[in-house]
This record gives sequence, C-alpha cells and structure tokens, in this order.
Amino acid sequence: MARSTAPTASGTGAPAVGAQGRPLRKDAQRTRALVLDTARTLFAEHGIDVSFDEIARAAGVGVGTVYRRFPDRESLIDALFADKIEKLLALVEQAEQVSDPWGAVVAFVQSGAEQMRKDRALAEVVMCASNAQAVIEHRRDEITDAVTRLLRRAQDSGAVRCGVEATDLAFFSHVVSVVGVHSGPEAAQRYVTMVLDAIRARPDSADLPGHALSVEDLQEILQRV
Amino acid sequence: MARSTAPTASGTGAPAVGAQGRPLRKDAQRTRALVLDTARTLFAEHGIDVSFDEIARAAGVGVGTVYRRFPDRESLIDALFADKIEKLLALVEQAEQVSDPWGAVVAFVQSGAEQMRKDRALAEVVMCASNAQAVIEHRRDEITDAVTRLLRRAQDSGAVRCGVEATDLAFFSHVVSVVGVHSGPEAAQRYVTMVLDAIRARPDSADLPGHALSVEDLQEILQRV
Amino acid sequence: MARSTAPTASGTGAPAVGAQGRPLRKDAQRTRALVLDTARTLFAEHGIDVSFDEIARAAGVGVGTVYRRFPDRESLIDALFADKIEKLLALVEQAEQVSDPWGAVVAFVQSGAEQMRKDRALAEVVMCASNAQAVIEHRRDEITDAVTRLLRRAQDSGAVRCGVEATDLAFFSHVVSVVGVHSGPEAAQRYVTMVLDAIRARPDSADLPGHALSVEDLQEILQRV
Amino acid sequence: MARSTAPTASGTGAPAVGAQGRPLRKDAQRTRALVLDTARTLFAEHGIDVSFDEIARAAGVGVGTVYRRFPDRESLIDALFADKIEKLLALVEQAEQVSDPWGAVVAFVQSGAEQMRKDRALAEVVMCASNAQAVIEHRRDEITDAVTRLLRRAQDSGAVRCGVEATDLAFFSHVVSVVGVHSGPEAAQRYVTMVLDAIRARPDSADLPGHALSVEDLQEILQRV
DNA sequence: CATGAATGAGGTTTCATTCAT
DNA sequence: AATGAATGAAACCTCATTCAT
Repeated sequence: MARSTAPTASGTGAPAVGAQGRPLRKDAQRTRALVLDTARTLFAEHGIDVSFDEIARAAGVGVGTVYRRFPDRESLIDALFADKIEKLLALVEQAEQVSDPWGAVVAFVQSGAEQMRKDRALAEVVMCASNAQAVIEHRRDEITDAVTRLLRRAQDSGAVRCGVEATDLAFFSHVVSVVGVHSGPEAAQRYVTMVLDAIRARPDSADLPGHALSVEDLQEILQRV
Repeated sequence: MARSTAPTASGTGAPAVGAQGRPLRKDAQRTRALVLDTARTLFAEHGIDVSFDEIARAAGVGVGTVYRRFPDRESLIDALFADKIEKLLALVEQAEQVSDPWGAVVAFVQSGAEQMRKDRALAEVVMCASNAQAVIEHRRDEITDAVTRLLRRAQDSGAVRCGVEATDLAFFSHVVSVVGVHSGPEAAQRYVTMVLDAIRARPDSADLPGHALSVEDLQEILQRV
Repeated sequence: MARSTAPTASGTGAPAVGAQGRPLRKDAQRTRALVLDTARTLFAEHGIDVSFDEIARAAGVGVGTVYRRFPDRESLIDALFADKIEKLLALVEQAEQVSDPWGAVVAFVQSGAEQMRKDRALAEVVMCASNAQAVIEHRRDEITDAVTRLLRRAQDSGAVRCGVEATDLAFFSHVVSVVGVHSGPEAAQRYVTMVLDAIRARPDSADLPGHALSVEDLQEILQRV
Repeated sequence: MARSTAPTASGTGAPAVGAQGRPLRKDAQRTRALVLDTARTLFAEHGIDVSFDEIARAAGVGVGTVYRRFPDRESLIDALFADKIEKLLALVEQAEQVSDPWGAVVAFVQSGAEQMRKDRALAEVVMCASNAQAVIEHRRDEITDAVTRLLRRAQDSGAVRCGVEATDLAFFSHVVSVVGVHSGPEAAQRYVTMVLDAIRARPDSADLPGHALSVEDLQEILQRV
C-alpha cells in the first residue's frame, strides 16, 4: 500500500521517458529535473503566467531545451501534476490507515488542505492537468478509488451523509486549500470545520439533489475556481 | 429599502460621469454602455483575459474609444463591478424581507448562487474590483452590513451556528456559483444544500476556530479561487 | 521706425483674421489668444512635442476648438512665430539706433541671444515657421533687410569682415541662444564673444568661401540644429 | 598612436558581446551588424524618430530581432555612438600628427566637420549617447584629452586664444557640421573659416567670460541644437 | 461655433514557437 | 542534444484628425 518510489528532488516519481519510450539519458534527466524544479518555484512565486523564456533563463538552459522536454505549457503542467498527484495519493493512503471511518475522512480533508496550503503550486495545479498521459489518468483513478473507499466506509458507519462522492470532497478540499494558502492554517481550519459539517450525516440530513460532479467536470471547475 | 433606480441594460445603475464629473453626452452614454455590455459578454465567454482590441472589435468601435472610457483594465472591471454589486445588494435586501430567520439566509444563499450562475461575470468579478471608488466601497459595506444583519437574526433564533460571519457566506456563495456556472443549477443546488448544513447550528456544533476573513482577504482570495 | 502695435497678451500683434479675411468675433479672438498662450507655455515647458489634446485640456477648451483655429500644428507654430518675429524685428530696429556701426552689430547679437535665452520658445520656434502667410514672409524680409543694413554699415566702416550676411548672423545668434537657454547668460556671453570675433574684420581676414545661406536654407538648418 | 582595429562595415570596432559577456554567435553578429547599418542609414535619411518596426522592415528582420539586440532606443543609439566615437578619436589622433600647432587645430576642425558632414548620423548622434557603458565613457575621455592637448599646444604657441577648451571646439564643430550636412562642403567651409577666427588668438583678444561647458552640458546642448 | 466622442493607424513591447548552429 | 537567434502575431497604448451633437 505504501508508495515504493520516494519523490526525487525533481519531483518526478519515476524516471521520465522520451518520445521513443526509452528512458532519457542521465544528463537529459538532470536537465529535465532542473527545468521542472525551476518551473515549480517560478509558478509558486509569480503564478502560472511565467514565460518559457523566463523559466529557461532561471534554469540556466536555453529555451529550446525546455521545449525539447516539454513541447508546450500543457505538458509541463502535466509533469508537475504527476508529482503532485503522487503526494495526494500518499495522503489518501495514509488516511485509509486510520481505523475510525469518520476519523479517516477528517484526516484526509485536514491533511489534504494542509498539504496544499504548504505547497502552493499543488493547490494551483493539482486538478488543472490536461487529460493527458495514461499514467496520470491511472493515478488519478487510484486516488478517486481510494477516496471513494474512504467515503463508503464512513457512509456505511453512518458518519457521512448519503450521496457524497469523491469529487465533492476533492472540490471542498481544493477550495479550503486556497483559503489556507492565502490566510494560513487557522483560516483553513475554520473552513475545514464547516466543510466537515457539510458532509456529515445528520438525522435530518436532506438528500443531495443532482449528481456528483464527474472527474472531468471537477477538473474544469477547479481551473476556474 | 427597495432600490429606486432599476439597472439599465448597460448595467450601470446611474448615468456615468466623465472626468469632470459632468454626466456624459448621450452618444457617449450609449457607447459606454455598448462597450460595457460587450465586455461583460466576452468576459463571460472567455474569462477575464480578453484584450481591449477584441472588446473594441466585438463592440464595433475603435480601441481608442474603449480607452477613452476606460483608461485601463481596472477601471473597466470596476465599472462592471458597480453593476454587479447593485444586483447583489438587491438580493440581500430581498432576503431580508423573508420573515423566517433561517429562511432568509437560505433565500440569500440560493438566490445569490443562482444569480451568479446566470451571470457568469458576476461570479468572476464581484469581489475582484480594486478597492476603488468610494461609492463602491460604500455599497460593499451596505451589503456586508445587510448580510451581517441576516446572520445575526438567524443566530439569535438559534438557526445559524455561532461565529459565522458575512465573509463566510460570501465565500461559500462564490464557490458554489462557480460550480453552478459550469454544471448548471442542479449541481449548484447540491452544494447549496451542503453549504447550508455547514453553517447551520447543531446541538453539537463545534466552535469555529480562527477568525472570519476580512473583506480585504476575501477579495484577494476570490481572485485566486 | 518703432513698432506701432504693442504685442498683446496673446502675443499676436494684430487682430487675427478668419478664413474669410473678416476679423474674428470678439470671443473667438479671446479663445484664439488663450490657446496661443497655452501652447506657448506648454511648448516652453515640455518642448515641441505636446499633443493638441493636451493643449486643449490645458486651455480649457475642446480639441475641436483648437483645430478650428489652427488646422494643423504648422499653423499654430506659424502663429506663435508671428509673435516672435515681431520681437526680433523690434530688436534689430533698436540696434539700428546705435550710432557706432560695430556697436550696433554687437547690440543686435547680444540682445538677440539674450532675448532668445529668456524666451525658450522663441529660440525653438523662430525660424521653424513654414513658408506660410504672406504677412509673415513680409516681416521676415523686413528683418533681413534691417540686419543687412546693420551689417553693410559695419562693413563700410571696416568693422565687419566682407562677405558676412544676415543669415550668418541669424545662424550664430540662434546657436548661441541654445547654449544660453541651457546654461545661462554667462555661457551665452562666452560664445557671443567668440562669434563676434568670427565676423569681425581683421587686417588678415580670409575671404569667406562659398555663399551665404539663403533664408530658406537657414530655416531648414535651424530646424535641425 | 594610430588605432589598431579598423572599424568594420557594421560599424562596430570590436565583436559585440551579449548579456553574458560572451561574444555573440556568428549569425547574431551578422544580424546585429545588419540592424545597425540599417538604423544608421534610416537615421541619416529621416532623422532620429524612426520606429523600430521600420528599422526591422528595412533590415528584413522581425521586430523581435531588433528588440533582442537593442532592448530600447537608447541602447541602439549607444551602439551607433560607439562606432562614431572611434571615428572621431581617429580624427583627433591624426590631427595630432600635424607638426604646426595651429595647423593641427585647423586640421581637426576641418576634418571633423567634413567627417560629420559625410556621415549625417555622426553629427546627430555623436554626443547624444546616454552616459552609458564605461567603455564609451573612456573613449570619450580619450577624445577630450587629445583635443585638450591639441589646444594647449596651440595656445602655448600663441595661436589659439586663452580660455578655449575642448568643449568649445566640439560645440562649434558640431554646429558647423549641421550646416555642412544640409548645404554641402562649401557652406561648411564658410563657417569653418569663421569659427577658426573665433578661437584664434589676437593681440586684442578679449578674455572669454564664464566657463567652458562641461562635457555633460555639451551633450545635453547638442541634443537640442 | 464649440465641444469632446470616435476613429484607427502606428508606435512600443512581449512571447510562444521554430530552426540554424 | 543543447542552444539561443529569429520570427511575427498580438497585446498595449497614444494621438492626429474628423464629425455628430
């Protein structure tokens, strides 16, 4: 259950592969990691509107090099996302260890928001990745599954209201994390408290109207939230 | 209590004034309204990153004309905002008419989200306006005051949990509206349901940690949400 | 010999005439003068690159009004020029009163440079006027004639070297005035001293090669100097 | 004493260096030279108010390319200036070879004016360069020193009047060159003749009042002359 | 007449992207 | 592979000028 590969400094959990699927040469690996780290930092500092030129300059490489690794902005974001998603997955899996069903949900929401708060780019990027590589798709599904398990267990135990789905949780976590990024952990905690009440089962809990968001909808929404 | 001037098609509640404070000439009024409407539409369709050139083209006027009325993006946003804020104020004031304290809160959250859903730019812009003109500042305060009254009444009646403030409501309303804009009224309703449970008083409601966001914080956060 | 019409506040020596040749209405006169004064001031303060809009705003009239009086930049410059040229003419005529021939030349160069120094726009504008209205052409000829008389007298008395013409003097005066404008009267005086030696007759004065500049050449050159 | 590096066609005496101080790539060198040559030509033909777009078009490159090499107008002017200043330095050094002290001064004024006449931009730009790079500052000082030596020698020999300084000569040379540019060598010669009489020592030469212009003043003045 | 609104060409500048070195 | 030069579209903004009010 525990993740096997520790995140590297570059933030890519596994050796990146080139166009031919062959693993990149060692120096290429290093360059890739360097660009990625630089991009992460710049995104965190100046938001997502950083030019490739700027990234290249900061990384001390040519723009061409950046383009060689990441043909467009999307793919760079994707790469960053790959890293983030691993972190998120780790969080759910940790939460699953908690034996109390409701406690597990609380743990996930809390740690998720806190993690995103500390890593601003995580909050910014996590759901923005395009519907890209299969690897990522797969990881995303793993997370969704894990969160769903978390919820089912808590719903079965009568702690979480019926109808709450993984995307609901993801949505609220993201939203709370934005507050946390801006105003610190206490503010985040305030909203975590409320959000937990929003999903908790009550004797008189109303049925949730409509349907839960699809993963795709969620992604698009989080880009605009 | 009811507003006296109905919003015009142009979205400006009152005749706009030029630099000298004199009301604009009739034709200028028309152009201004035209530009404003066009900008509103484009913003709604393509987000806030629309170029002045594009706005001008879509409005069928020269860029210079746009610049004449709105020397920079800020001032255009402000103008749109002025409109939105009037609408919002109207909503709170309507909600205040509801005699049941909790019903009033529900009415406000529901109608706020619905309103924002129908007018995408309202959701995008409403709190983003720079801390600009005194008029706007004043209107903003009026809204905050009205929402606070709404909440106090509901708290006194035991319907809303202690510690919930106007900014909490504003935050959730905005967040819900984003969902509504993307996925329609049913999805919004789903989250409205949860959010109302988040602020409702329960026998075992935990105290809210931290402090409510200041209006300034809220603004900044909503820009990033 | 002395000028008969004192310069008005507006700087136009004579009632301006409109397109039909009829003298302008009184209020039009006032507007015209106002614009002229404003333009003069702005030119003096910010150089010659001032927009018509700016002039209009500073004068408190509409751009259209400025355009009505001065269809283009040229004609505004011309109008200012008309004023300046009167001043210049006054200077030559005063110099002509000096009985000592050389002294008269000295007086003209000195006072010309000093005058231009004090009125920055005079220096900037004096020769830049397009080959415009006949009135101005005439005035210019009067000046040229007067300076020529000044020089002839001094040449006859053996004080000024042969070949020196009115345009030579005008050229040097302008050039010196630029220094004066920038660095003050002492600096101007330094160059006046040298310039006077440049045109003074010496036993061994070499013949001046080439021909004196035509008035037209001079104008063009002074625009570039 | 003679300069070791001949000015290249591109007008840059030495290989230009990029931001990192590394010499530019060969193709960049070529482009840079091309842009520089084009700019020189256009400046010569139409004065200094030529748009970067126009330069780019004339050079057959994209605007971006011009901006890459010269982030702003200043830096382009500086680059042109670097070239000019080398030419000027060469002139003084040649003049210093003349054994007759007065003849050396004459040679410098003559050749300076002639040089500037043939290269209109030299006249326009030579002193206008911003107080930029140290290299240029240094070259400028070398010129000033050389001219000063020229003058001292001539003053010691009694040919040049006391008090005349390098900036005086520079000023007059520039002024004469403007005439030359417009009206040809004969006209320039006419003024050279007079200017030389302006600085020549006479038994009765008056003391020059005030102080010579500083190099900084001179620069500013020449921009306006 | 006076006004200032409207126009759009043209300047400046940035940046994603391609491609020769 | 890595580089960074070159490109040009597109943003931004200003201003001379015309014309409806």
